[in-house]
Amino acid sequence: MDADLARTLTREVMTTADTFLRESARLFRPHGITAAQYNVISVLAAAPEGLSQRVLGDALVVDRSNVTGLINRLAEAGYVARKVQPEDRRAHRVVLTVAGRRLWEKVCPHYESIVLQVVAGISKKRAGETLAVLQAMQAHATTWKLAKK
Amino acid sequence: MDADLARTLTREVMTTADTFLRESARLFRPHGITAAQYNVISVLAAAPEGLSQRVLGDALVVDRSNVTGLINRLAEAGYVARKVQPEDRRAHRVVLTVAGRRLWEKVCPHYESIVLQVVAGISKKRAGETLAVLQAMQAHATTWKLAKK
DNA sequence: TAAGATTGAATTCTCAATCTTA
DNA sequence: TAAGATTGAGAATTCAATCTTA
Repeated sequence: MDADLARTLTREVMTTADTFLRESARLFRPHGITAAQYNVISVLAAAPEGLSQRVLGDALVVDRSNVTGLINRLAEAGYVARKVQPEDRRAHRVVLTVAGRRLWEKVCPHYESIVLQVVAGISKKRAGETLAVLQAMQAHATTWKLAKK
Repeated sequence: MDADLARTLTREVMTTADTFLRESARLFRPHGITAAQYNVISVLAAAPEGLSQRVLGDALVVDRSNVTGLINRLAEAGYVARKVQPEDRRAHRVVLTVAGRRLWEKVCPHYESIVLQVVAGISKKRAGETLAVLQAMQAHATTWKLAKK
């Protein structure tokens, strides 16, 4: 692939993610949460027994130190809670509160709906091919090396 | 397309962009700049006559208020400068300084190299198809509507 | 009135250093 | 020593409000 197409492809991946995030904020704002916060709630909704902040951070692809503040604000809003683990008192288990689950049940269908609208008209085959391309890019992104020069 | 595939596709676009941004920071850090700052420098490098902050903001897909701080830090580092426009004294023209261009000439080849490494093994045809999918997603992302409920 | 830019407050994010527990 | 979590500083981001010039 030539350098021009390569640049265009990587840039387009980033602007697409940016555009989607920016627009999805329109959905979340009326509910008083940000996209990052919805992300946390949505991951926790699939883990009724709760998750450690370490695991949560990995699932979200954010820095470990970042999870602390995110959870702080969500806990302050009453959507999540930290439970102490008797078996390992270093690790906090983060769980969704009743209010958090209620919020998720309200927002999730709307989110699903706009996700479907965004991919409208893209065939299953095309989607699969695109997925493969994206996964290849991710694999390469973590292993690039600087030229010796 | 089913909802599962739709969710996976949108999520993968976002994690790919995130991974790429995160890894590219490894390249920029030794030079004392961030990915956002390199982005500005790279856009300015292609516009020798300079750009208004408005146009710059649009090219970068960032908020207008954001450009101010970004330019402030780059100006403080000596890589860009604001020129007053006699014909419209509201608009500042932002130009790359000599030091800014020198930095760009040093970093750009490395950046090009890792972009090529990231897309290694992806055929021209696949890249084109992926581009089309991403552009469709962007077009739809700005026009979604909430269901009437 | 409108457009370009700026400011201030709040959130998010990364990094490095630190604290507590294992 | 190592692992989970936290803290503080700096950078980036968004929004709403403001300032200046057109």
